Order: sequence, then C-alpha cells, then structure tokens
Amino acid sequence: MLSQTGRYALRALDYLATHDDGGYKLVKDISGELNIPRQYLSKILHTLACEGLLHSQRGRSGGFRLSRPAKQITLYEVIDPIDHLSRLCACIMGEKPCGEENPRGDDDPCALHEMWGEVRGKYLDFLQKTTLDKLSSDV
Amino acid sequence: MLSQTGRYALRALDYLATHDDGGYKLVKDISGELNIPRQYLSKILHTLACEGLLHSQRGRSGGFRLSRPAKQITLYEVIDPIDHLSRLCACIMGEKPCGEENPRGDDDPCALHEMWGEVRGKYLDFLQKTTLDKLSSDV
DNA sequence: AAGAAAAAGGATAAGGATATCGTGTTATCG
DNA sequence: CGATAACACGATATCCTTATCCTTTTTCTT
Repeated sequence: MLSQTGRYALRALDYLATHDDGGYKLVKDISGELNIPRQYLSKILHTLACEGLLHSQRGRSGGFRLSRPAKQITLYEVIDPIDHLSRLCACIMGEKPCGEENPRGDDDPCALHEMWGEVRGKYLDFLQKTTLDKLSSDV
Repeated sequence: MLSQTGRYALRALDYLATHDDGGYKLVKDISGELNIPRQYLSKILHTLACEGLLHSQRGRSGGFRLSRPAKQITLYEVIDPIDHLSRLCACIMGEKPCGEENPRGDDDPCALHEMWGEVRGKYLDFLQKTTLDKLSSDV
C-alpha cells in the first residue's frame, strides 16, 4: 500500500520538519539518525527536490531543507511522486481502470466498485488531508 | 494494495464461480477467456489448490473447480496466500510493526497510528466480509 | 587558488513479483 | 496398451523496486 521508499521519504521529511531551523540538513546525518541507506536516501530526497518540495544546496554547508512550512505539505505530495498514486485507480477486478466516470471501462460497473472505491478513497483522502507537521505531533 | 497476481486470482475464481456446474474447468479456457497468461494462471490456481480453496484434477477431463460454494469463500482467503496480508500491519512511519497491541514497537504510538489503522482495517474488513459470489452479482 | 565537503548523477547489483518454457506425472479414451 | 489431454513443477527470463558504488559538479572555507 505504501512502499518502503515512500516510508523512508515520510520519515526523512518528518526529520526535516522537526529539526527545521532554516538551515540545510545533511543526508549523512538524516540517514544516520533514521537508519536509512545514505546513498539511497540521497536519491529519494533528490526526487522530492525536483518536485519542489525540498531545496537542495551543494557544497560545504549544503544539504536539504523543506521549501515550505511542514504545515503546508501534504503526505500526498510526498508519496505521489514515489508511489504514483494514480495507479491505485485500477478496478479491483482488474484489466481496465474503473474510475468514477468509467466503471469497468464502459457502463458495466464492477460489482465491488463502490466498496473498493470507498477503501481507496479513504486512503487517498487521508494522504491529502494530513500534513507533514502531523507526523510527529504528540497525541 | 492488491497485487496483479491477486487480481488474476479473483478474476479466475469469479469465472469458476459463475461457470460452476460441478465439473472441472480448464486453465486453457479460463486464461483464454480472461486474457491471463496460461502458465502463470496455472501456478496461481495451483497455489490456491494447495490452500484447499480449489480441487484440481489431472489428465483428460481434468481441470480446476471450487472446493466449496462461492458463497462460503471470502476474498481474504483468496488474497492472503498471494499477498501475505499480515505484512500490511507495518506502521506507516516504518521500521517496526505498529499493531494494535504494539504501537511503534513499545509505548510510543505513532501519531498517525489510529488513522492508518482505520484505512488498513477497512480494507481487511472488506476482504473478510465479501464472498466470491458477490464479485459478479449484478447491482 | 587549493582543499574539503556536500549533493548530483550514471552504472550496476540484489531481490521479489511477474511471467515463460520444457519436461514430468496422472488420468481418460479408443 | 498406447495416444492424448490435462495439471505439476523445476528452471529460467523479465521487469521493477530497492538499493550500492563511484565519479562529477558545485560551493564553502582557509
């Protein structure tokens, strides 16, 4: 449902959010702290930087930082470039996309369309409504 | 969320359910009808036969059939041997399982534990409460 | 300017999911 | 019995995710 890579991304951005002091954080430090393979995390953060969620800075005193306040970044924005959430739109019975407008490809709605859509919807809704700052907020 | 293999399994068993006449159905026919790779489908059905969901019969006039009425087979039973649903129990924030009794590995519950559990629960619930015969029932 | 520190980025590998192929085994039919 | 038709099953192939390694590029510090 959520890929390993997506999990890494969430944890790293959570780190950036909770340690946000305006400066750049090193991949080395994040990966050490969170126990995520360093070079791999580097690629993940690079991807998110390309998406505009992060700023990266090369050279000494460089690193990564959030490009917006954590409160303005949704989990959806983090996960989508990694997990390609639109693929989730496939019908549970397969083959063709079975979206709201296009159940089973034409007007032959899969019997489980509604229930399945509800489950999927709950997940996507959750990702879209939850912002990064919520990840570490104490209950 | 649901693997391609799991989708194939659901569709094939739906076929068996709707064409149930007490006899055995050929992999060749199912794969042809549903456009699923023949040898691959054969392995999937074999797996489900080992689980006891299907009976298989070798030789002439052999094939596969449901070992129980479709009404008594849940989607969970079909999907679990393929997708290993227990793995879904991992916490959204990663690393350690974050089950009901064991949030974040000890008594430090992940902030999203409840919401995530709700999404996951809805999916598993859906699989457990829905039986095979519902797949093709007309609305 | 030189050296050091950091991300960028290409090449490659490991592993699992998704298949494909060929052969073995079993059952039926003539 | 012998041919044929079906699943069983091990070996192999392909692709994607998940990494790892190494070199290049950029930037800061001295």
